[in-house]
Amino acid sequence: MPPDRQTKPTLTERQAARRDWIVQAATELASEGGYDAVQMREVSARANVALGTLYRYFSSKDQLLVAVMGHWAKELQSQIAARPLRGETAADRVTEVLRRAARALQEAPELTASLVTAMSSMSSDDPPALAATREVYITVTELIRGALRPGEDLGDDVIRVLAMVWFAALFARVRGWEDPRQMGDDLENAVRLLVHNGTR
Amino acid sequence: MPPDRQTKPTLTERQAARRDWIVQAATELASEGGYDAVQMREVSARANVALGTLYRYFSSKDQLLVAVMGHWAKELQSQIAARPLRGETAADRVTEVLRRAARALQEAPELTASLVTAMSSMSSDDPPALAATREVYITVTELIRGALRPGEDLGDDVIRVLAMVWFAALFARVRGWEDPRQMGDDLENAVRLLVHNGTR
DNA sequence: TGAGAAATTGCAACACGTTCTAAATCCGGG
DNA sequence: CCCGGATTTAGAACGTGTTGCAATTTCTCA
Repeated sequence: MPPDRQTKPTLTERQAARRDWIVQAATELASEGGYDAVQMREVSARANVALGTLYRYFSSKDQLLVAVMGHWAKELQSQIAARPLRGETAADRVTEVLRRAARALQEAPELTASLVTAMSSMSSDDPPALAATREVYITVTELIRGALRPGEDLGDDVIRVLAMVWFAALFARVRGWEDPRQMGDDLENAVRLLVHNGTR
Repeated sequence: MPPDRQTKPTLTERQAARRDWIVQAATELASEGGYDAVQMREVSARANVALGTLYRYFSSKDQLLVAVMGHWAKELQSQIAARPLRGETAADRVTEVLRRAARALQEAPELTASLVTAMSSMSSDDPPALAATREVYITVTELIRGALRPGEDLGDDVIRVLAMVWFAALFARVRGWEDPRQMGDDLENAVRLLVHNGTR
């Protein structure tokens, strides 16, 4: 039985440590060489863990990378929330928040690309996969909402479209379809078109 | 040397035939069982072609599926252009065109999913891959432009955002992140927000 | 038509994600 | 402290994309 939620709410200390080593190793490999460099044998070696153990903790390479993404999303969110947004209009502030996120991702391009790839190629029919994508969607949504001041309020439909554009732009960026600048431009573009300067 | 453009503008008749068999076989397998069912050994067997030959014509599985997509995109485009759009406003007609495309894709869900998967996981650094993505982008763009009447004209920025939303919605749909209905709703939503009823 | 080049074939081999197995080790309850 | 079950380990093995290679067939063209 996997040492997961439910069955054993408390992981042994050594188990928690092992899990950390694994996620750490995967993060390093992804940062260094991208998705292809995250090889399960290599992860297990670097984490001082047997291959079988690795698969006990994470049922696939993509699940592993999604766990990495989980860590990362939280960090990104708090990092962005750390400094106040300085835009005057809602549009300015939403643009700003998306730009900051984009910049943070661009500082670890290989890692970002790995996570997007994992997210995109994860088997569509297993529940953890769906949960992970929803979590990312929620994070983006919260990021956008966090850019608004009390009283300003974008419709859910607008936020949804912004999140979709965000995804498409990020995807095109990491797949090499567009250059980094284009990503920023596309986001700004979308905000300009969707967030008529003074909220709505 | 690969029997490609430039080197030999005219493929032997037998070569053209072989290429067709291959694309045909891949299309069938993709339609039947999705991306995973398109196995190179199986494609080569069904096309009566050696594995090596298959790789001479298409340098990877994804390239092969992208070729399939090329065929398909053209067919889709002409199929949509076949019947006139009946909407009154520009927004109505753009929505209509996107809906038709979505419906056509939903009629061959496995094939669609295969092609999207191939497109998404294609190695980012080889030129044919980039060309293929651009072609798809152009097709979507033309589809949208085709929905407009003379005098109506959407800005390039609006069309670009619509194309991005289209991609995100399609992707979410085929990856099982959202159900088919959501895809239609998202597209309609975006059009409503971006194409203020009477053009601009 | 015949010779050399190119294409095709059949098959072995490799890489990496994933699964499986038997032995060694760890952990919590008596 | 010791036992029995769970966990971990090392490593073999499998599937599928991809590559390599020698033998054969097809094509080109003089």
